[in-house]
Formats: sequence, C-alpha cells, structure tokens
Amino acid sequence: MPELPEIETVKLQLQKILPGLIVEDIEVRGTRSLFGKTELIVGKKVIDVSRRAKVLIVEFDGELSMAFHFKMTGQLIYVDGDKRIAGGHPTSDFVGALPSTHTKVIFKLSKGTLFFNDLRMFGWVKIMNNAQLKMDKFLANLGPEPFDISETEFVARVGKSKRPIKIVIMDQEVLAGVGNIYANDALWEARIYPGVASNSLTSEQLKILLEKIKLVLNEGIKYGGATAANYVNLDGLGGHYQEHFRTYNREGKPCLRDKTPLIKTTLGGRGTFFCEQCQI
DNA sequence: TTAAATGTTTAAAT
DNA sequence: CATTTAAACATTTA
Repeated sequence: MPELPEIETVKLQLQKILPGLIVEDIEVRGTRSLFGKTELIVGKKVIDVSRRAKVLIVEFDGELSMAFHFKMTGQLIYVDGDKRIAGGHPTSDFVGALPSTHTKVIFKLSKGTLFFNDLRMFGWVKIMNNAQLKMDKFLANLGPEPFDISETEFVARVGKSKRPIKIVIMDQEVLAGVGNIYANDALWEARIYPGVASNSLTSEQLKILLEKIKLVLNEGIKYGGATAANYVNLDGLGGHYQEHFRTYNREGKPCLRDKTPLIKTTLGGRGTFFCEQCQI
C-alpha cells in the first residue's frame, strides 16, 4: 500500500523508538524478501531512521544500513509487551498474533521485536553498508523528493515528456515518492486531466501541480497515511487519509467541486480517477 | 469466476 | 531511441 506519506508515517513513529536499540537476533522466514547478510547488523546499534522516496532506511553504527521497500503489501510492526506500532499495508496482522503466515523477517531487539510482513511478497529488505546503499540500483536512480525539488527543476524534469502527466509524476526516476492515490488526487486538485501529455502543460500549470502534489502528500502525512481497510478494527492503528480522498476509489461518486460523477479509466495499467468536467 | 489491488521491472510491440 | 502495453512477481478480497 505504501506511498510516501505512509512510509513517512512509519519513519516518524520508528524514529521515536529504534535509535539506541541493539539488534540481538534476526530470523528469516522468507528468503526471497531479503537481500544481504543479516549477520552484518546483529549486535549493531540503531543510529537513526530515515526515508528516501517510498524506501524506509534504518541506519546502524559501523556505516551499515537496512532498507525496506513495502511495494504493495509490506508492513512493519513493532511489538514491545502491550505496546504496538504498525505501519504499511493494513491487514489483520496489524492487530493479530505475530509472527503471522506473512511474516518474512523478525528482528529481535534489545527492547521489543520488529516484524516485517509482506503478503504478496513484492517488497524487499536490503542489508548493506552505506557505500553499497548509495550504489543501489533502485535508490541511485531515484529522482528528487517532491519537497526538495525547485519549481524550475520540476518544470524542466516533468514538463518535457510526451507521456501522460500522471505516468510522468509517478515515474520514480523523474520524481520520487508519488504513487497512484496521491497522483490521482494531486491532478484533481490542479484540475489537470491525467491523460494529457506532460509537455503540453504550461509552466504555470506545472507549478500549480507541484504545489498540489505537496499539498496532498502533506495531508497524507498529517492524517498518518491512508488505511484503506475497513474489514479490520485497527484500534487506533493506521492513518485516515482515506477519509479525505478526492478521487481515489470514488468512481461514480460526485466530484467534490461540481458534483459530476467521477470517471475511472486505466492509464499505464493503473486505476485512474478523474472528473471530466473540471479536469482538462 | 473475474477483476483489481497504495509498486516496480522486463519484454515485446509501436 | 522514445513510448506504450502487457505481463510478471504472489495473494487476497470484492
């Protein structure tokens, strides 16, 4: 599930807990989910937790790092006695017994335990030294963060493709961190039709789009991400951005501006929601 | 039964 | 070469 705001939410929560803790033991249940050697970080202390695009990074002493990509269904759950912090794809594992059938890696810490679960197994954990992390194929090719990029650079990078604007802003090598939910909502906010070629937009429109991308991402972070799972009582775990979706998952529902029923199409193989009345 | 799912990669087709 | 589309990864849910 996670997009930038969901990962940011996990980061903010784990930042308060992990620094200072030592990794005592690691149990790997899903070999396919893990890259690198677990022994590297056993006995090491967590220095900090950070984020790059949709990747969560745990930094250890000794110039070592562990990077998580949740893809569609990854989740991290920290358990310490009665205390539980859950982030990522919301499932009953948020509140159920752990480890679960979807648990791939278990980190026994000097205080508490961290579970990496991944139902569809698209996600990954990479353990490596900081030099290797810098060289990592995925991380090294990422575009700028939406909150760091200047208006000028955004216009230059995003506004030069013949591809549909929605595809371009979701291209992690052009701009990092924007996924399907926030791309749909940002385009609605900017009143831009998702299928329009990005190079046909004016720099004014592109500047507004950057502003709106930051707006919806910030709102996502403010609400603790989206937790589109109403089949499980999350007991306060998980975020609430889903209650503020402009377009995502709102096919046939009225546009929040002009009440026109929203349309759903497919663009680049992904569900695309928009208002044909006000997005041109 | 079929389609779709908050992501990314790859091969094949245009 | 740029772009687009489909399929693949694996599982669950509507």
